[in-house]
Amino acid sequence: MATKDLPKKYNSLDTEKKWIDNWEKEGVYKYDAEASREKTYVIDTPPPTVSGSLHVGHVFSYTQTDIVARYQRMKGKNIFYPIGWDDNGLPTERRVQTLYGIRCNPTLAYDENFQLKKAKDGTKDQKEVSRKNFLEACEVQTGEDEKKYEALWRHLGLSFDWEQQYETINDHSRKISQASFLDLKDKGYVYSSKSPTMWDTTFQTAVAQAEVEERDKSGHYHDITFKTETNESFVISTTRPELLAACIAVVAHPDDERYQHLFGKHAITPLFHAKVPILPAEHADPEKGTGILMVCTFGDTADVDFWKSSDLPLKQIIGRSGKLVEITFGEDVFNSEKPVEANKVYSQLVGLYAKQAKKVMADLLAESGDLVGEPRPTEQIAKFYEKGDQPLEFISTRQWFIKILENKSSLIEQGKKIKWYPEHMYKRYEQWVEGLNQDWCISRQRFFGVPFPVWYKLDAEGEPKYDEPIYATMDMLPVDPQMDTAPGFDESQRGKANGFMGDPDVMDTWATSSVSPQVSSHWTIDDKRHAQLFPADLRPQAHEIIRTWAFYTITKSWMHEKKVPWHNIAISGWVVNPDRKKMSKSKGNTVTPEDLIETYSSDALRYWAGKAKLGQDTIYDENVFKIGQRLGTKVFNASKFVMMQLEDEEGNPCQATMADITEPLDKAWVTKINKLIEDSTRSFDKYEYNIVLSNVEASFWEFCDLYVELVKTRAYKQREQASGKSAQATLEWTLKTFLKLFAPFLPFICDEVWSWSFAQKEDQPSIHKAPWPAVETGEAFTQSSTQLIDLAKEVMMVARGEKSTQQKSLRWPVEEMIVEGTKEHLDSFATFAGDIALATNLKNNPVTKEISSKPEETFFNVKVTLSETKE
RNA sequence: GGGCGUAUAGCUCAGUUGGUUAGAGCACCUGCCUUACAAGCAGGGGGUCAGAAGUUCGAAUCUUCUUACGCCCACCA
Repeated sequence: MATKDLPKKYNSLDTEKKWIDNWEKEGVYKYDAEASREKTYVIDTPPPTVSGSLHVGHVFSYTQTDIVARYQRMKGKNIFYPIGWDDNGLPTERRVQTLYGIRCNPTLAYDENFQLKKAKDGTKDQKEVSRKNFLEACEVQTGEDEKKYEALWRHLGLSFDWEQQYETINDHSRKISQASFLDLKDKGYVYSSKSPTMWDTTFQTAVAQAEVEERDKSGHYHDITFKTETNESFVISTTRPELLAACIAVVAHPDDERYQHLFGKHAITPLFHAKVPILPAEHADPEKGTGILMVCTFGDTADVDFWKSSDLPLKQIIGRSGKLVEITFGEDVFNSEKPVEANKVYSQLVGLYAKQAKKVMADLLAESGDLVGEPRPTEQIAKFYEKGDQPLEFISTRQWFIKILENKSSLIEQGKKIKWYPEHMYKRYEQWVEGLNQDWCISRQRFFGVPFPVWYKLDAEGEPKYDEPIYATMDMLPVDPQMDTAPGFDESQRGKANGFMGDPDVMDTWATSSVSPQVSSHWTIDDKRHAQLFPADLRPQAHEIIRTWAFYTITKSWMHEKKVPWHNIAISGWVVNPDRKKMSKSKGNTVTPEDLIETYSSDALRYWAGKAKLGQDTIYDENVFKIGQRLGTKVFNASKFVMMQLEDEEGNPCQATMADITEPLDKAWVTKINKLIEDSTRSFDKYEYNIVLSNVEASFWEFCDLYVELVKTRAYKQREQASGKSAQATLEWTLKTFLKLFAPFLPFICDEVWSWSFAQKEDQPSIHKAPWPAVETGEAFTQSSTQLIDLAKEVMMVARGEKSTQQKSLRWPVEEMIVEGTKEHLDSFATFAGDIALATNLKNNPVTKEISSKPEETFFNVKVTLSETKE
């Protein structure tokens, strides 16, 4: 394309649209299944959670990965860069519940005529629908969201191979997840057990240690008088008086002098009159409260641990919904000296939520005189499910677990085999694994997830025989035990005595996410593909999910194949507010990524992401978008200008080649850019793309403001001579090199400029498939000293400075130029004196003065005198 | 309480293995229409490198301590 046909102004939106379509049409980012493993670069892309919208934080980290992918592609690698959508799991369920005003009731039958309608905002009414209807609604909603996500990713220029797209809930992902479960079962890493588990009462599901967070919570100490069977009394402090009915023991520290006389005796709980043992226990802290406390099933993990190591009964009074369940004192484990009274008291508590029961209990204790003084406020820390707003309870339920505690040291070893960027992020992994104290609970009592490929036989009473699970076989996957019949049974036997039932639970989302490399590699389905794609080269992810996603993925890869899932892991930082706290979604959503792209361009957003160091948090600052936007415009304008130098009056392209570069200044410039190429490649290989961008950016502005200014006249006016051809060849090569160096960061403007002439010349329609720039190895460029450039810069600065000081335009003529320096300096100067004369508009030949060398001083000195008139 | 990170110009950030006078962009000031670009160009002011001590001929950089902030973890009656 001749420069006269180029648009006057750069329009980023039009350009983006054009290239998004072109890339798709040309299949630029397609993965080649036939390439060898060595030639392939595999990225284990994080599937973003489908929860309505993406924010600037996503743009930030996904772009950083794309920059690496584009670099590797230009290095000649066959890129495997898939994208998945994490639509499986609780976030989707919650969204569907509020958006459509429906709730899943698995006991209902499927309603074929059910019409899905958006609910009015703020409505609390939720219609109950069958499991199948609910799951269909989830799929409709995630399908909508995924379309929006895809549009943004395409607009941002992420170079995914869209043919590799997947959802974590689709049949393929279910199949791999279930295969993973069965493989771990075969290898002995999976077990199910009924034991106290952290339980969220709102979502009514078990949760894993990794999904738990601690929050401050205000509570009250209640001092309650206990009596012993021999009528001695003592006072315990508790923040959970509502659990009094679940009290199984009273404990104090074994060395606590104050309570020695009580050990071995029994206490009688107030109001419920239950006889419980008084025992020594290490976890009782003499400094806290009164030093003696009640153990309930279950107030906290200390209670759980104590209960597990004792033979004491389980008194479960908190139900799955967080309400106090019906129990009868005098029956089963609920012993009482005065059952009638106890039941009378309990009848005022039953059916209440724990929080309500706490108040009622306090009142009852006050009434009976067992409460000492008023409850005292205290700040405590409570465990919460990260997505929940009620504290977790410990409830004894049957769950599936993966054995991680006994494998901690192996898992730490696996972590060490992976290269972490930045390196210190490994510490977080190590510390997390070392601190683990529970096996991984992978079952959830939810619906929109991957079901366990398991059924249970029912006995003559219709009770499930959990110790005799019926597992699906690999060839049956994926299965839904709620819909598919257990092997060896007939569907009519479902739920009947001596029949079967499907395992009602689904897997934790992470149980699927943790096989993301295997989902992509088609593990257990396509051995050839798996061998080509596993282990992956790179896992990009954020640091807060090292304990979940990274850890679980490493765990599963080790359990399945004794391999690491990837060789490198790159941890991105967060986008933070000026107060250095993580940018909240609500704030991020006030300006959507689409708005920002329209205002500043995709390349500008990518520039912002590319300037940030891996692992380092970045303050959200729209100024950086502006700078990126200006860089894009500059690339456009400068490229247009350089192209002009490479054409004759009719717009025919010049034919200068590298062999035409003969002028010393031009050779020095090529040498300088050679060094930039070298440095950039080295930094990129260490995932330090931000350094590359900074260096390339700085060099590019120097190219525009110094080198181009120096040689433009020569290139244009002496186009038929060797000196002109030398400048033209250098300009062309430099521009091409800059475009390639910028291409991973600014893919749109770079491909646009590339298409003007390089695409034809190089026979490569997209710069993103063009080879990464190589150092020019000709002797002319390796022997040249870049000092020439520094000297030229010095002279230009003096001339420009003088004009600026005298408030004259840069075209103002220079009457006289005196250059002082050593012989070496002057010889160097002579090689580009002609360019200087043209660039500074010098009227007379420069006057040179040789001075003898004094090694410890600088003696290159330039003086200019401006003309009196503009002529 | 334990671990990790960060602290450099008013703001956002570079600063490689210690090495001249610590850099860039934005903002600010003074000018300038120059074969593309005023979304540009030229010039300028602005820093006790969080603080203290140490190692060294030499420290923003290495060591120790302190302070502030952020993140992760820890049984939280």
